[in-house]
Amino acid sequence: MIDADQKFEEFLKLKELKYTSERKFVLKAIFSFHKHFDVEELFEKLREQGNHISRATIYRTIPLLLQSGLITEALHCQDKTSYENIFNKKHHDHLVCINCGKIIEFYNERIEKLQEEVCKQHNFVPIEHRLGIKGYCEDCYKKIKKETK
Amino acid sequence: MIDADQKFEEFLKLKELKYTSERKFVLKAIFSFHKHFDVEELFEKLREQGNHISRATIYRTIPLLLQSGLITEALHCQDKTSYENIFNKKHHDHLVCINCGKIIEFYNERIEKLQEEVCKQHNFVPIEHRLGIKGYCEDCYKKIKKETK
DNA sequence: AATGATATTGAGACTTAATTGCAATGAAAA
DNA sequence: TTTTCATTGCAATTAAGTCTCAATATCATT
Ligand SMILES: [Mn+2]
Ligand SMILES: [Mn+2]
Ligand SMILES: [Zn+2]
Ligand SMILES: [Zn+2]
Repeated sequence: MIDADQKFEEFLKLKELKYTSERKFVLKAIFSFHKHFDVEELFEKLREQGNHISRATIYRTIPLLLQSGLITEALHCQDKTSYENIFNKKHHDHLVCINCGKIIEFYNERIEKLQEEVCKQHNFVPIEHRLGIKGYCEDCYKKIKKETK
Repeated sequence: MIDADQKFEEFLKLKELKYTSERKFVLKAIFSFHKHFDVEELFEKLREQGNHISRATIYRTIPLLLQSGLITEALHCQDKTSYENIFNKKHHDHLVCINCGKIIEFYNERIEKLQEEVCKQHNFVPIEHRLGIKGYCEDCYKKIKKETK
């Protein structure tokens, strides 16, 4: 929490936008998640915290948080778009279990370097990337193997 | 075209589903695209080819084509979901220009191997993955550099 | 502290991708 | 052919996300 606030405020100042209490509350709510979240979950969290912020405001705040680098879009699971707080977090990619929904985060330096190489080969200037691997987590794979026996 | 038809027919037979003329036309239309396409484009292509297939049928056919491995979901660009014909095509990942929308396909054996390694380390059984790198293509980067001078 | 320019808000209407119910139709096994 | 059941088109429906607009809040300036 500490200075994500500050980072957001500076970002808004640069853009000549105002740091309203609604935006503060949205940021606070985001930092109380310890996993990916979607707009609906954020809306409910805000209500739990006693702040009734309209969906419209949430939808309008999200692009600002994305631009300021405080959150990132996570893998489109099913229908809804979900997000992830990345303030002061190291970049990582995801393994997603298609059976139970579990998400395992990983970081592989060599994959990252190879991506840079690929970009250079194509004279492409990367801004961001996303690597998502879907499959079965250990537990789910065991279960499924048993069932099909 | 040649035996994607056959593959689809076999898939449908296995599932005890029928190979209707509508499904044939949808498959044919998909094979006349040489790039990613979305449902609306598919609908229009079908009309061009003289086949009026309802959107509902298209939406119902797509999951079957996905399951049978004939197409795959491409990166969510903006709002609409788009798809890509992958019959008899080698797996590849994408560089997407956030300025002009150009898509560059690439394949990097070492990245693929490293992904497998990551999965093993987590006892994760991969089914599919997607790696998308967003950034600026050569042309767009040049343009933007000029403008900001 | 008061002013004023302008950004922001909430509510609900609106847009649009995707899904669904249903009666009519079609495929294909028997 | 007959019979069974999957499939189709249409229109109604759902739901994520956007937009409009009048009322309000922020903040630089006085
Ligand atoms: Mn990565
Ligand atoms: Mn790959
Ligand atoms: Zn699992
Ligand atoms: Zn470009």
